[in-house]
Amino acid sequence: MQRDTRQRRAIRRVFVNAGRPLTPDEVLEHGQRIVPSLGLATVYRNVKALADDGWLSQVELPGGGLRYELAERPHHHHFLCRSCDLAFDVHKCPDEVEELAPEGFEVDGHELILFGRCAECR
Amino acid sequence: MQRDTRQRRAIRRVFVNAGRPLTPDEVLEHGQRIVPSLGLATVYRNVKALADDGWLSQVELPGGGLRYELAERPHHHHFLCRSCDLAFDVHKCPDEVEELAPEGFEVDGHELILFGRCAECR
DNA sequence: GAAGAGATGAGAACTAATTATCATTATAGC
DNA sequence: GCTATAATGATAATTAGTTCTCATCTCTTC
Repeated sequence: MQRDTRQRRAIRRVFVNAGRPLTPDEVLEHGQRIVPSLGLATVYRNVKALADDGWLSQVELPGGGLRYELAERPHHHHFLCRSCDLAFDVHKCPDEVEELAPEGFEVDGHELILFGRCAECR
Repeated sequence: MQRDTRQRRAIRRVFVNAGRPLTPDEVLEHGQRIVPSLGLATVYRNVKALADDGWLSQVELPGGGLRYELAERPHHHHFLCRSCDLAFDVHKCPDEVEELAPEGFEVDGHELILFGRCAECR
């Protein structure tokens, strides 16, 4: 059976508090403030398990490396800061984007990414 | 000075003919139909040089690995086929997307990616 | 509180993408 | 055509991200 470890609780808390997509490295860094011994392999294992459980979902943004965010959230998009490289949520969405595809193409999803500098970095 | 080699001409021709973003592997594959001896290192070198010259631009889509496309083209977006993994151009753009950013964020660009199955794969 | 089994942590191993090395080839200018 | 040298191609090396290994630890159950 699956155990409820300090590490896994810490990782879940990190995502709930962050409210934005996190890379495994960011999860490690924030998680170590709760469980200092936390290791990177444990982050990868748990993040993968939580994604398999449907509690997290993968976010692929430019710049390489997967990020993860809480699943089961309302449709939204992302902002990627060119300065600090953090990803943020954008809660608005232009409607009818999926109509833009070329003739004959079948669209089943979309991702909109805004680039710029976040409030902190300006 | 910079030389005009068969390989470089072939690589340029591949991009002009493709009309969509290509990975280095795709460039290699298509380029070898023109210059069979073409090697992967040469593709990387030339693609990088052409991007430095401003003739190509980088496209980062989910799925890892950079793609390149002709620069100096009108604003457009991309469609990524989940089946064959090829990227295609989308020539329409929803206006005013950059207004969607959270308060205090400075937007200087955006990318819209549609996912689904291309005409060929359906 | 003991025992069994899943989870952890440190580092090694792996992977895919990209870049460097270097002997050989081919282009540009004479 | 000849020469100097930039470019090529095969392969090795590097890199960043991720996964594996295994001895040890710690939940859970009894």
